[in-house]
Amino acid sequence: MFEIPIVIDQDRNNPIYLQVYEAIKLEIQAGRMTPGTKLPSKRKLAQHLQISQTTVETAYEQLMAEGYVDSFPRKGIFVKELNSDLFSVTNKIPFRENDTVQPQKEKVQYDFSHGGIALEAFPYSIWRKLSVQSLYEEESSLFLNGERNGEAGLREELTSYLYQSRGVICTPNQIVLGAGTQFLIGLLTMMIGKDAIYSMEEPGFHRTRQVFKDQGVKLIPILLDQDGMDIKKLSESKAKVTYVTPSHQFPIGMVMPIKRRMELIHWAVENNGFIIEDDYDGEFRYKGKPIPSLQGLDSNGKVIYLGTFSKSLIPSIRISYMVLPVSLLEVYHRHFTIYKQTVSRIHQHTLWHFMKNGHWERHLNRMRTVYRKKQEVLVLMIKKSLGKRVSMIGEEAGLHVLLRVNNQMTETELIERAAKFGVKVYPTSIYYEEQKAEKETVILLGFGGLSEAEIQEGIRLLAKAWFDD
Amino acid sequence: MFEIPIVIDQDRNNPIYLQVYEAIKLEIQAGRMTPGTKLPSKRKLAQHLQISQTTVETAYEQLMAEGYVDSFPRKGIFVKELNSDLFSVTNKIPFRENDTVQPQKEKVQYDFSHGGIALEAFPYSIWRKLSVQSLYEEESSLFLNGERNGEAGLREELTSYLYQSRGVICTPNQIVLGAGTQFLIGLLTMMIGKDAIYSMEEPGFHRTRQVFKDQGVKLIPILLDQDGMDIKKLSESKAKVTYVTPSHQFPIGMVMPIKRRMELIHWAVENNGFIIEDDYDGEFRYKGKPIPSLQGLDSNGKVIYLGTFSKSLIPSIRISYMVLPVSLLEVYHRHFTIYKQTVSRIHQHTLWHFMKNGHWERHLNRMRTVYRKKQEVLVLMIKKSLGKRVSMIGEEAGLHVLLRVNNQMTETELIERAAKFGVKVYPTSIYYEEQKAEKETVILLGFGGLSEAEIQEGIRLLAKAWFDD
DNA sequence: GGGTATTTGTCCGTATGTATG
DNA sequence: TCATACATACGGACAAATACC
Repeated sequence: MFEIPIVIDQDRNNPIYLQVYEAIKLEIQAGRMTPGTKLPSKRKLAQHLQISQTTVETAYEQLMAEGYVDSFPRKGIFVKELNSDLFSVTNKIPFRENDTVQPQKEKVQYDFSHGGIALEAFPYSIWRKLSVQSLYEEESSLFLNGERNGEAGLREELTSYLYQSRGVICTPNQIVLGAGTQFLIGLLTMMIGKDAIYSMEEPGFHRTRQVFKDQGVKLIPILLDQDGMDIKKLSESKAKVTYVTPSHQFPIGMVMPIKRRMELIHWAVENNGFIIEDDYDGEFRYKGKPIPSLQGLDSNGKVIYLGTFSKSLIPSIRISYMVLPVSLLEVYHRHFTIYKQTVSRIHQHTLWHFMKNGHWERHLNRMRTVYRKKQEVLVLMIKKSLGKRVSMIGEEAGLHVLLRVNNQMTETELIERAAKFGVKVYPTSIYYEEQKAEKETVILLGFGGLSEAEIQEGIRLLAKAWFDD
Repeated sequence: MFEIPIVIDQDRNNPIYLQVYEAIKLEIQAGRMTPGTKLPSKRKLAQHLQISQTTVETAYEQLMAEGYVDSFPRKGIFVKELNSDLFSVTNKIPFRENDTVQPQKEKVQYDFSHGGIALEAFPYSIWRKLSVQSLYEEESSLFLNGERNGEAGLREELTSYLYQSRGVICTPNQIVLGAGTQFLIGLLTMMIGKDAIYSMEEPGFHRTRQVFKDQGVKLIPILLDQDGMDIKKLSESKAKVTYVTPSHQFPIGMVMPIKRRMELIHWAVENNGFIIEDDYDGEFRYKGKPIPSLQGLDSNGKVIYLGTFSKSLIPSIRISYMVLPVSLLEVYHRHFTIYKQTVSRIHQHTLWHFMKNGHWERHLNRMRTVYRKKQEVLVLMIKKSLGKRVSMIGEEAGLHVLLRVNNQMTETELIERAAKFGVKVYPTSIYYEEQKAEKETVILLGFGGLSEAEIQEGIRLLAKAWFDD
């Protein structure tokens, strides 16, 4: 009668009812229990296995819910026609990865990546708590699709934060959330149109440049002068749209002065164009007076503001946002409502509570202090260890600085020599669309992901790598 | 000495240390405690407020971390130079929503939306548990950016699932995760190129059609015959790429027979084209033999398989995926590495564990049963209440059926009449690119989000709305 | 001017209530 | 019901700076 080979394993992590369920399921799948076969009654099986009736019942219920068996009251439980959706019951993973082997990486001890952020300061426990809370709250509704531009509550919090801290003036309605700046830029090119001529800073963030190109739009590089984008060259380019990073130019690091900002806005008004202001790390500034965002300076609806939580909170939850001017907002609501929100609703909810309870403000303040300290250490160590042999660029804000190295080495040489000492530093040449003739040897050092001690040791090693012979 | 007006409120949900912190922060921000002012010592303040030293200590630590005060061991704690990053201390939300008022919606009691899914069957507690676990595990690493095509573990699980359940043959390497099918299609057009001619089923999913158009590609509608896409028309169109839903055509609901599938693949080989197979609800089939996915039939690398967890698990975590043929994989790895992963890493991790522990298989089986039952009820009720006055289309699979209504009413009339009875049903005409001359009155009924009782009542009301006069 | 008591921030161990399994 | 983990809160020990005599 009970020929089902069920062996109960009294392991805490493997509930008994699941063991029974699995055993029977396997029998059915393997064809050893054919359709129509009567299962042992709950009582009998329970007695046989020396477990509770209810346990067997739960197992049978599971099998029923999944369509393996059918219950006929006062008759018994019978195996159903095999669920034809499952082809084979061969065990797992038919194909193994046969990738080309990853090239052996050099051992990196100190990675001065500009993408690194200070994870040690992330309020794990609070975030966890709020996450769990979000999973509980509004169980049913939270798992449905939400508003396509993002959760209303989060957008409200964001509005007031952007106003107070970044000088961005908008209503919650103007905010559109998205899974990453790249995605949002994609949306933007659709909204503005792909026939328009686009332009961006030269040098500028290479990934952004690629995104524009992949969208199939014409993109003109506009050279920078010491204050940022050259307005004259911009005007000559006939571009309608331009992409800038005024708070902390990437990669140079300069902060666009107010005068240039006004000129840029003037350009947009004159040419009926758009300015895409990417404020990728505008939260972190160390010197000088606060400079309002371009968006806040502009009263003509010509600026699209882009922001992200990837740098200031954590990258892996993937929350970015843009603030649309009213003219584009109309286009968005008329033609782009088909696009579903790409950010997890649960994360949005968590972030909303995080902001609402003041954790965000606290976290930002803390991060400012953390980065300010790291930056102080970095600048101090560079002065001490490298001294006059290098010059620093863009140390007023952000999470990276540039080093112009005066030792006749090429960029590649500098990077490779550093790598030999376990220090990873980054080139700046890749940020140029058009290769410059005179190759300045400028190296990028991000410090967000390193501890103060690591920064000190890293710079010490750099001095060895570059100047000790 | 302690002129800080701190009033401790013994409320459980408002920790004392935060109250102290907030009070002092306010004093500093308001300028009532000028830089250099010495804060009361922990002991004194603790005694004064009748709380513990450590509580004051935690508050002070908070203030320190955020840069409001500086501590000098054994001397005291002093207010720092005001953080110039904060513009104003004006209280919150500068602008209020002034949206146009939402039009008053009719009261919908029974919504036969095709987007609805059975949330009552979602294993909330397991998902919550695994989520929390994911938040704990690998704390540091999980918050960084992950692999750009998705977490390796999840892709492996997905590979074996796709093989066993959908007949898709691939390696984990071929899988690319993304926040929604729309985003993935965007990526695809970039990879295939925007100069190629695209085509899709007519009728077909209107959102997908819009995505293609927004990407700026030429899109030709290919009319369906009773077996699906008309291959002759496809050949004539000179298209290079075609988008189909062979498992359960949207919206018609037919399952593409094996013969047509072979013909379609043949077309792709002959024309060196690509087939985009959107398997949006392929998990749910109720009748007939299992038909392997197009991807599994094709040994020439011409099929791109699209899948999603939005229908089968929950929409709000936003996890979709595509399986790239090897030729596109190369393009992806060469040119599209700049695109960061758009799906939350934490959710990926959670889903990975969900699948690894067998929850996914169990959940899917359960969902099949749930939907099969709902579908049975729906079909039964339609036959009983509406009888011969309607005919059903596409009831073999998926989460919706079509109703051809023979009572001379137009589509709009049918929808409006239903709405008066609190029943929301959906048009099918919007899925046609080119409006047909003879307007068939075909109505779409999704049943995923309704309970069996709601389905019964909904159909009963539909009969009243459409045929009782 | 030198010794001592006091005050101070820091560090550590521990208790309580709550959530979760 | 018991065990665990966590945030919050408490009390005391320690060492150095300061105040007082």
